[in-house]
Amino acid sequence: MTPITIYDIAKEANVSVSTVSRVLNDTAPVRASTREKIMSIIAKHQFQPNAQARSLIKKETGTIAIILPDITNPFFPEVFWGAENEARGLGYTFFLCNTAGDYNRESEYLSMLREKRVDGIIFLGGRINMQTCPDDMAQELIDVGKRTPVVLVNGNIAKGGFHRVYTDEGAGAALAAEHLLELGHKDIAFVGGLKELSTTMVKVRAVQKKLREHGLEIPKDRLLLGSFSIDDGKREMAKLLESDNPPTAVICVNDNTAIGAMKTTIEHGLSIPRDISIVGFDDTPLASAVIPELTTVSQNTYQLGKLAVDKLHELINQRQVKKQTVLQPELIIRQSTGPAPR
Amino acid sequence: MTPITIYDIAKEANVSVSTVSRVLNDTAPVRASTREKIMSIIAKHQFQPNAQARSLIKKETGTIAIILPDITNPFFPEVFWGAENEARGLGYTFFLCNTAGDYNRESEYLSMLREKRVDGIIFLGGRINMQTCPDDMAQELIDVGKRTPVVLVNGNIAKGGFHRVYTDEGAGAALAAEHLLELGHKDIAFVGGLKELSTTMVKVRAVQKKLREHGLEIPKDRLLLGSFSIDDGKREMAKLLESDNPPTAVICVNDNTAIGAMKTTIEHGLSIPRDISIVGFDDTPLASAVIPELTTVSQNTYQLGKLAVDKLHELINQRQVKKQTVLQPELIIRQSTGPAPR
DNA sequence: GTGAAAGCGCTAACAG
DNA sequence: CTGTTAGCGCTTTCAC
Repeated sequence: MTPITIYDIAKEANVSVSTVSRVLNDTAPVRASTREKIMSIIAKHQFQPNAQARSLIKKETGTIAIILPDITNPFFPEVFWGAENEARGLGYTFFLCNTAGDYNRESEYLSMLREKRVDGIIFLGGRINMQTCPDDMAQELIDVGKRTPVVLVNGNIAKGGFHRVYTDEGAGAALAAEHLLELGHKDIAFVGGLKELSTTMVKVRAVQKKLREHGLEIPKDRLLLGSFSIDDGKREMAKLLESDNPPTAVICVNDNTAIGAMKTTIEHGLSIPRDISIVGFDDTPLASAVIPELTTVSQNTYQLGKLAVDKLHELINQRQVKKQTVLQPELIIRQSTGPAPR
Repeated sequence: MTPITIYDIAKEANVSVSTVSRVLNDTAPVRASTREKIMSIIAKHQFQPNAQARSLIKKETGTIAIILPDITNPFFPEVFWGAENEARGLGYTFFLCNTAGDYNRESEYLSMLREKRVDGIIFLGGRINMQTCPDDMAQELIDVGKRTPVVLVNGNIAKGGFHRVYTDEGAGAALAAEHLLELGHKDIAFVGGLKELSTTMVKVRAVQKKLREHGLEIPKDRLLLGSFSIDDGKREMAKLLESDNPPTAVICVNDNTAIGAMKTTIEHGLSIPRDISIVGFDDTPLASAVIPELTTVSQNTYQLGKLAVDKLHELINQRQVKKQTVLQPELIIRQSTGPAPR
């Protein structure tokens, strides 16, 4: 119960604190017998050195943080898992900061993390995904970046000069569009995603571009942005199906919305992919769990987290690192896409 | 870049460090003009006090940890979300420790967290879910508990005297069994879950008990334990369907396995619930996303996390708290269950 | 209202 | 090999 310190150990072993410190950190030779005596006393009291005190001197805390918008969206746990697994091996402990898409919360966390002197920060979603990030929010992150290593995942701050690892989401969306085009689809819709976020618009633009190459486009009434949830997928898809002008294929901003869209489609008595083809994004575990299995763009989510930590680690240790690491997505063709009807 | 301290601020403001400390913590009256001068200097340098140094004195870090087995299983992010949301309001930052079901990793984390002097620990899964937890593992956690407040969620250590919040999983399983019984099912199977874990066996026993009350039972060949993944659900269900003796209803250890089981069932050309009824556990977001929608037992997952933090907070502040908080589960009847065939 | 000084628990020279 | 002695950056008496 009583907080026991290195001094208590030293006294009981009849040595100085520095000797105890030496055995604790193996930082200088200590006579074997002394070492053993000290170790046994440490074990007896279950003594564990106070990391706070050590950090104060060493100017490192062995702690990194990940800021992300929604741990409840299966994409993020997967990233986290890749990051944490790697970080643990490197000796870090992870702060997880869930911002729920609230920019104030991001700011609060940024501030807390500075006070706690984390060794580095991995940032996903939120402001680094905004189409146009307000200057003050951008500046805030840039200021943090001056004092603490930061790695952005799947996002960016214009002119921020940040280190980043990201998936080429545009390329992924183009892959999806191409696949649909090859299947003969001409009436293609896009569903889901906040229109303020670049992760949405990058995909939309890439699809538009690909379609235009074929003399096609997504008309306004087939561009149904919303959010990233299953429910939103249901909602937008319902609008689409009840419109004058339903598509034969839809590209969804992520797997969640795709699954919602599938559900609504089937509930409307349509068959996937016979009547409508649907493609998702992220290849979360759900994609292969639903019926029909979802054709989707794989982001290699685990790697995203792992590589972010690797980069952060190099940064923390002041080593040279490439500013950017780009991951190429891959189209996973499953059962939810097929030839255009008729 | 240069680490700026309270001393730098004091010097620039021509005051002593104690005065700066006072305005930082609002811990004693400071003349308005002095305060303003100090504040402006703080703002100018974007100074943020070093939490490590403060913790050293105050003996609290404003940090709590959650240890859990698999952030990738949708149940846990939900718990985390409830916990984090509550904790943030109370001024804590969260360490997330993913153990991947590895008991060594639990031990490592337990040790790190002690060194980092977290204010409290929330523990899920792993050893607190073992049918019989080896003495050394139990003792390790008990020792941690002597120095750091610990709350166990949905698990226990026999004779550990821990504070706990948990769902009455047995009652939930009984609800599921009862529902199937009322629908006229007599051939009921149980799918998924590690047999070493109490979270599995509590459910199995509750179902057995309920069935016996009706002169029924789950025979050995309809008790297919495995793990908690979608894939395991598929695997076990396949065995069941290909056996001599397929059931008319199956209770799954969680939603993941239920979804896997549904998939396999449908792929075998059977109809749910006409040929087979399936019930899950946890009511994760998936449950209402699949077709047919899954009948499942809701655990009120968010509350589990929230209440754990509340209890931990009380403990940290040395207040009286009930040792146990039990949440009653609820059966959510959707589309995957129906009358027994014939 | 404000300052001086003594630590919090540990590491890191610097002497022996 | 081992002990002494400064701090790390902050809070907190205790005086004034």
